[in-house]
Amino acid sequence: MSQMLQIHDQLREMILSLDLGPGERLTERWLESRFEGSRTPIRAALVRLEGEELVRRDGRNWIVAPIDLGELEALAEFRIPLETTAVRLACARASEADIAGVEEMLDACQSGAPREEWHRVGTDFHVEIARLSGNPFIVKAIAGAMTRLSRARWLEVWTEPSREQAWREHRRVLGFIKANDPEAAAREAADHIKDTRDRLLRSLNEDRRGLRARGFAVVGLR
Amino acid sequence: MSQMLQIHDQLREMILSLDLGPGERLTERWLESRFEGSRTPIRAALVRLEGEELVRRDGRNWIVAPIDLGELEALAEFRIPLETTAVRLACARASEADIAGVEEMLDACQSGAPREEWHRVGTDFHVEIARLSGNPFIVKAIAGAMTRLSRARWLEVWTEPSREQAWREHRRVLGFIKANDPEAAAREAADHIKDTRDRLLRSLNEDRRGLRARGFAVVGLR
DNA sequence: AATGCCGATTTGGGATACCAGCGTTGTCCG
DNA sequence: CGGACAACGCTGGTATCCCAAATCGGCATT
Repeated sequence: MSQMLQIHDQLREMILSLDLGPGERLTERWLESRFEGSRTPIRAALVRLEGEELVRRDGRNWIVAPIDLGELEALAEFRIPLETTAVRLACARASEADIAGVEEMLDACQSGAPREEWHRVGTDFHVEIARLSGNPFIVKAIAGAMTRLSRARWLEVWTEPSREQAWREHRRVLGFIKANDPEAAAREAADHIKDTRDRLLRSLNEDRRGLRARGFAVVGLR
Repeated sequence: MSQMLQIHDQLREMILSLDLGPGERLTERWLESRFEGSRTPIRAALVRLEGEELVRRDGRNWIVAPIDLGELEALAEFRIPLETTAVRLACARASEADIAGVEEMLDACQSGAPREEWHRVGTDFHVEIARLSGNPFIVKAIAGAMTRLSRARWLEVWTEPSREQAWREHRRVLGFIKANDPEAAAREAADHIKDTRDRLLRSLNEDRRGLRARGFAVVGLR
């Protein structure tokens, strides 16, 4: 694989895992030494990441995209029509095998699993459901939305019960798809998105202090 | 403005206006002489355009993204839930002034207007409506979808009546938003997207021969 | 005539050199 | 002691250079 893609993936991972703080400045020269490559592939990776809105320009400088908690509502508003459409289409189009694949993914994540695993599955579930719709535009839009949500979800204080509830909601959505009940699946998906949004906002609000302490600019959270 | 952005915009324009044929190969060296800049900013522009899917890699080479007419259905499927949501939100949120702005845009495009004008307004209308929703994610998604549609719309053989019908449908959508009737607006928007899709597909099918003659790979059109 | 092999040429990927602009810092003068 | 200004250093932007690999053509062989 080209060096540029390696750098892109590694940098992306560092950003999404909060190894690099939101808003942190990135100099091409620092990245140069960090990844032991020259500026050419690094700049390409940065331009690419800028397209994914994980990196941004601040004047002439590069910074890690800040987390704007104010967009959480808009994000849910965006996801609801798309994901309800996705599950309806999934009912019509997904094969038993496709559905079983998603089911396995959920099964593989048991209560003892590490935090990273829950985080990943919680994201991937939605993308995989979108994939069942067979519509590549829906898939890409959902994947982008989940990427945007990803870092905020790390900030959430996860309690065992809330994790369990999310897991149950995922199960229910998938169950209705399996039972070929598109309207119930759509209702369940919409409710799940709203529930998740509310849980996230509540948690972040309660933990503002903690966030600030960890150096995150809590912008736009009402 | 930086040279890279200039090159990006110019190249983008050349692609969207079909100055550069879909599938055509782009060599960095040709672009270098064409835009009288060095490869560095050109490569940045290409990476950027790759993110917008207007340019693509074919092995190690760069090519102008081919037009995949097979994605027209998926595109409509994607737009319907988003645009119906957009008009519903627009009813709730758009100010009189916002709506008047869109109305002016439609008014400015009279029957004598040049082809380019109709094309642009036909695209921008949907983006502006999305903007009335106040949801930036919806705006970006619709803008991306309309970009993807843009080149196929140049290939369409426009008849006066079909242009008139599209114009009337736009009017109707806007009228229902103005009358604050979200459900009627949503219905109208969905119908309009379907109508447009059908008109486009019918025209392209009838004109396959003409397309091939003009050198376009008519991939995936059933 | 078809085919396959080899080399010249061209391509993109990466590294590096150079430049212009901005900030910062440090100094000098009031 | 403070403020203004100048010099320096760091930044990203651009140009250029080198390299490996892929491509294309011509030639030899079958």
